[in-house]
Parts: sequence; structure tokens; C-alpha cells
Amino acid sequence: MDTVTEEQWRAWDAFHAMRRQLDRALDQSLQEGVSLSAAEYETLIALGRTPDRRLRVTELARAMGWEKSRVSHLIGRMEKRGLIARRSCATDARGAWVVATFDGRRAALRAMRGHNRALQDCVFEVLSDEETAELGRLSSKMLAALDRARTIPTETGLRSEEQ
Amino acid sequence: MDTVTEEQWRAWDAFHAMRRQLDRALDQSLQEGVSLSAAEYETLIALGRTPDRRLRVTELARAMGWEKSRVSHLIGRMEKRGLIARRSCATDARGAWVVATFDGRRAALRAMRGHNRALQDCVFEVLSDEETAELGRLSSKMLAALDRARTIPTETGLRSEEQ
DNA sequence: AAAGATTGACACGTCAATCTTA
DNA sequence: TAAGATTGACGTGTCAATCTTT
Repeated sequence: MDTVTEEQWRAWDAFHAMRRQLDRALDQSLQEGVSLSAAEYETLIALGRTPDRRLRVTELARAMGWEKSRVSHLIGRMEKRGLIARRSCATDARGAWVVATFDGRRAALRAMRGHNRALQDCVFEVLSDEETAELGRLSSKMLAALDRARTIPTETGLRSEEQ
Repeated sequence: MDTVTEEQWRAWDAFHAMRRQLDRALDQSLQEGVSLSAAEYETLIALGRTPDRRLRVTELARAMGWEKSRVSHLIGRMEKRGLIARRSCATDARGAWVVATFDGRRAALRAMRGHNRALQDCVFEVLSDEETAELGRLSSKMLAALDRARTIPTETGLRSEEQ
């Protein structure tokens, strides 16, 4: 049964449009002070969350579900901007530690204010606690299905040339 | 009160992760046959929905909430790939009509199968009808708040240099 | 001048190839 | 060889400047 109902389309359209607008708003919220991209912001936050304030490129990539090369390019640009620095790794000369600079930490802190306020304005103040919880629950449910589809790659994956 | 609760963070994290994975899955679903980017797919679908199968660049941009220049670049690439064509406009020599070519329509049709199946697998079969409706409702609610914030740009917008 | 649209410079992500150390 | 990471080419989006027609 491949038919999608009217109601399903309506829900999907709203969801789709909301995602677009929310991304816009959140990106904008990171433009105060030293303007950061969403990727830069998440990187700095990830570094801040870590016990010794440093991560290997690969760890960073795994933590965010990004490609290593993406992180490498990103880190390169951020280093040039003075937001992070690379420190050579004592135990493994192949890799390097990524650490936030003072300026990087400061930019992240400043950005966090705007970002949290945007989250508050666009999500948490708009939805009741129950609705927020429900959104989380639905997201988790979809996430589980998506992970399942990714590990058992027949779901939406390659489907050969039948008509 | 700017405090975000544990439950809110949990919900947000799930939502955020889900969005990332869903985007991945949907992008992948457009890679069958002539592989299309999400933007290309949406463009072709938008053209197909229109009464006379053609749209001005500006209309296209407005319909999707994209920048005119983005559409212009996109259209340029799609024209080079033979997916769409520009037709000069009789009543207004400044602009041009964008129409899908036969190959473009065929590619969109093929992509639509994969896309709808992915939607089915990742969303509509995962959520019950009630849950889908609820997702739509929550999305609409957020969307309304986002539009309000965009038209009355004080919500998350420029907030001057107070500490 | 304003509207329709394009262009070029630049920022970002992906993919495949590469380099270095383990 | 494999793992950590970088690099270059390329596709894509943004912003500001520009061109043409109204």
C-alpha cells in the first residue's frame, strides 16, 4: 500500500516547512557577536562538553555524525579564524588534538545565549511541556526506524531496476 | 526565565538527531535512476504541480522560500543537465519561464517513487495516523511562531550589545 | 527607481585520492 | 595493510553587485 493520504501530506508539508524556517532562525541566532555557522557552533560546544576540553578529529566526526574530511576542512577554517587550535598528540603521531582557543570559547558562549533564546522563543515557549515531550517521543521513534533502516540497508536503499 | 530543563534538552536532542538522519535518508532516496538533489527534486515537483507546467524564477523562489540567486544557479545547472529549459516570456521581456524537459519529468517521476517509499518507511509506517497528525499539528504551531518572529523581527533578531 | 533575473566571489560539504604513522 | 588525517576537485548556497526591462 503505497498511497499517502491527504492528512499525511498535510502533516508532512507542515513538518517540512517548519524545518526550513527553524533552520533559518537558528542559523540567524548564531550571527550575533563573532558569527558562527551551525557546524562551528556545534564543534565548539562538543569540545566544551568533553572532560579535558579536547577531541581527536575522528572523535569529533563520530560524535556529530559527520565525515572526517568535513571536520578536517571545518577545523582548518576555524583554525585560520583563531577559533580552535591543533595540538600534536603524544601517544599517536598520526593524529592531533583539537582544542578551542580563548576566542573560540568566548564566541561559543556568546553564541549560546542567542541560540538558547531562539530555542526558547521558537520551540520551548511555543510548545507546552507535554507537547515538547511528545515531539521528543515522536522524534525518537522515527530515529529508531531510521537507524534500523541504515543498519539493515534494504528499507529505502537500493531497489533495483524493476520497471 | 531562560532555563532549559533536562526534559526539554532530551526532546531537542532527539529532534535534532532525527532531522539529520531523516535528511540523509531522504537525500539517499533521490539517488535512484538519474540522481537528483533535494533542491532539484522539489523544483521539478513544483513545476509539475502548476496548472500550465511552468513558473517564473521569482515564483519558484517564493514557493520554496529560497533566494532568487539560488534558484538562478540551480536552474542554470539543471538546464545544463537537460532537466529543465528556459522559455522567453512574451508579456515581460525581463523574465523567463522555467519548464521541465521530458527527461526532467521522467527523472522526477522515478525519484518520486523512491522518495515516497522512503517517506512511507521512515515516517508514515513508523508513526500512527494520530501521531502523524500530532506531528503536523506541532509543526504548524512552531511554524506560526517562526513566521511571527520573522515578520516582527524582535523575537530572536538583532539584540544589541548589552553585556 | 524598481522588478526580474543573472553573475562572481566566496563559504561549505562530499567524494576519491593521498600522505603519514601504527 | 589499516587507521588518522589532509587535500583537491567539484557541486551547491549566500551575499553583494550588476544588467535589463518596466
